[in-house]
Amino acid sequence: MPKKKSSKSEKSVSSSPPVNAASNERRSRMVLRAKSSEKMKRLALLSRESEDEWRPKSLKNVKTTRGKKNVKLDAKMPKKPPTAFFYFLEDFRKDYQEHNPDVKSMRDIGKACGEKWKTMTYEEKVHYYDIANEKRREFDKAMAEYIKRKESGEDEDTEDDPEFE
DNA sequence: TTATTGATTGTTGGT
DNA sequence: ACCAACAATCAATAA
Repeated sequence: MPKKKSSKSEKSVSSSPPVNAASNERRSRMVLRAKSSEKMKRLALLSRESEDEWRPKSLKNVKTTRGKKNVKLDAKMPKKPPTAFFYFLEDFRKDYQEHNPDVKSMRDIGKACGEKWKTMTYEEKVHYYDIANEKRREFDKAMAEYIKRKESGEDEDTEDDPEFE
């Protein structure tokens, strides 16, 4: 529980965060790790079936896949996990709505959030980064299982379509 | 009524 | 090395 960072640690967050050697090293470690093993696995996967990865980006409209639950083929396909910023947004949004109940759209919140995000120190961000990293691992695991299942036989449960109004 | 857009940064795959 | 596109969310708007 690091506290009181009188000097420095104010900015210098993006390029070189000289907050603490330990923190800095930790960050480098996890980043490296992600680029070392995790990425490698992903690459191996890509070699085989990159197209079968997450939803095709060329799906003309990305939102179409989101709003509608069509495309039952990839219904179980794990989507990209939210980044640290998104997790921060989740928390920030609550607080923001309390202070600004008048604001309703996420756009305004996103602006305010982004601004604050840049002001946040690495230590505060590392918390969200950690969550994002863990989430990514889960995503990776889900992806492996998804592929395995797909290669296995891809069972299709006849799901009813309760789309009645 | 339904789908899409708009705004934020991070992550990641592709070229 | 750099680029592009997608990840959530909700209100508002277009068709």
